[in-house]
Amino acid sequence: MPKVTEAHRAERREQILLAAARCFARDGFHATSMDTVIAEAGLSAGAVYGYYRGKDELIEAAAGRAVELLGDVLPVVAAAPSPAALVEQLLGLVTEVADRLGFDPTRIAVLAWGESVRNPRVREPVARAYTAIRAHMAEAVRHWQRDGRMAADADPEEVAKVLFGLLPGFIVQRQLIGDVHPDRYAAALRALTGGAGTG
Amino acid sequence: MPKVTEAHRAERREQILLAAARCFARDGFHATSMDTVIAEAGLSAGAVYGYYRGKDELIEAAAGRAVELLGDVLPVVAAAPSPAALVEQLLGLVTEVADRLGFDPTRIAVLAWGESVRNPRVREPVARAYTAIRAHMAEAVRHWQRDGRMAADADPEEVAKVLFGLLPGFIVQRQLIGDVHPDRYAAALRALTGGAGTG
DNA sequence: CACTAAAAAAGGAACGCTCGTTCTTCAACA
DNA sequence: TGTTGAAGAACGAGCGTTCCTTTTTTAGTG
Repeated sequence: MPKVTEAHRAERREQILLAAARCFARDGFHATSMDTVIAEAGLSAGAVYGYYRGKDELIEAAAGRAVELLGDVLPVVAAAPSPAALVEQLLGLVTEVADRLGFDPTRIAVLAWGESVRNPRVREPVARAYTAIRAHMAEAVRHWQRDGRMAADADPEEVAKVLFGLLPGFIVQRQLIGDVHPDRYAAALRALTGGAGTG
Repeated sequence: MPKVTEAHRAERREQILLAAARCFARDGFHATSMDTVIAEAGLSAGAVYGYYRGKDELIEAAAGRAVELLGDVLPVVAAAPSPAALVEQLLGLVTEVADRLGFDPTRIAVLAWGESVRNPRVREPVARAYTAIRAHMAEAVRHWQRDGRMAADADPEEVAKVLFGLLPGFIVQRQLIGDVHPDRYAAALRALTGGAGTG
């Protein structure tokens, strides 16, 4: 049986997914044709369809990939000494991964939000990932409350929503206007939260 | 000349635009066909194309409409007594207009962000509207600084970016997860900004 | 070690379908 | 009766997908 190794298969899937992600980040989900993805991957139609069922599956995979990068920062989030420090590290990571990946995951995230309006297969994994992040942020808030750095009567879950919301707020302005910077953003947040934050 | 009145023409354009907006908010830009929009408007293809050049123009018009609603709140923004009060009023307005309009403009806003990735004709007006809002927020920040309610060394433009960013942050969570509420969000922000904010 | 055969993967042309758009025809009103 | 808005069938392009062919790889055999 000339079966190709499983590692090779995974590699091919990755190659196709990254090619698709680059195309999506450049042109959007619906303006990129399968021909474009196929050409970007350097393969043929038959090959691509041997690894993915179709365009929808590719969109879902790309959206999932763009979002699961946030999983890397869960430990950072839980251990942040202050809201501004948390946000600063989060935004810093989000802005730097673009080079490491060859495509900008925040672009795909914005596309995924739009796609989520009508496609549950995109929305659900994204919502799950975001909810997980928020849970870790709520944990951080509880730490701050125990340390007396935040009002004890505040609802940690709700504060976490606001903290998490700073991320899409940053991304939208970065993609649409482009005049935001992680450090400045965090500094402004520090001014807003009282300025006495550590780190 | 049975020329129809100019008011009638404007009314027809509005009828078509609202129909398109409803369809877009329901299914997204690309999953709605012109047939759907035409049926929703209760007109014929020829009629619709007599008022709009094509689907792209309809998308741009819907995106512009969804965004220009923010123009109504410019006075509110400039006069807000505190960050939390500003955000509370902003989010309150954004969540209530859905009923008044027959479609949810925040859904179209999310779609417009995604479309902005590749289409400057959508991005530019949205970016302009958002920049205008931010400018008014910066003005509010300067007021707070003059009143001694905010650190004088903070950059008002940067603080305005964070304040504005709370809006897309709220919208994304509302659309994808759905467990956010304007009042609770503002309350959490109050906890984050020190809790001593007025109203 | 060489050759053969089988099996899987990659190639790529072609299909069918949907969608946006146009254009000719019809109706209404002054 | 002429002019204009509306109707709706028809067209053409572009897309995702499939399917048949070609190439490559591997296992078995003399």
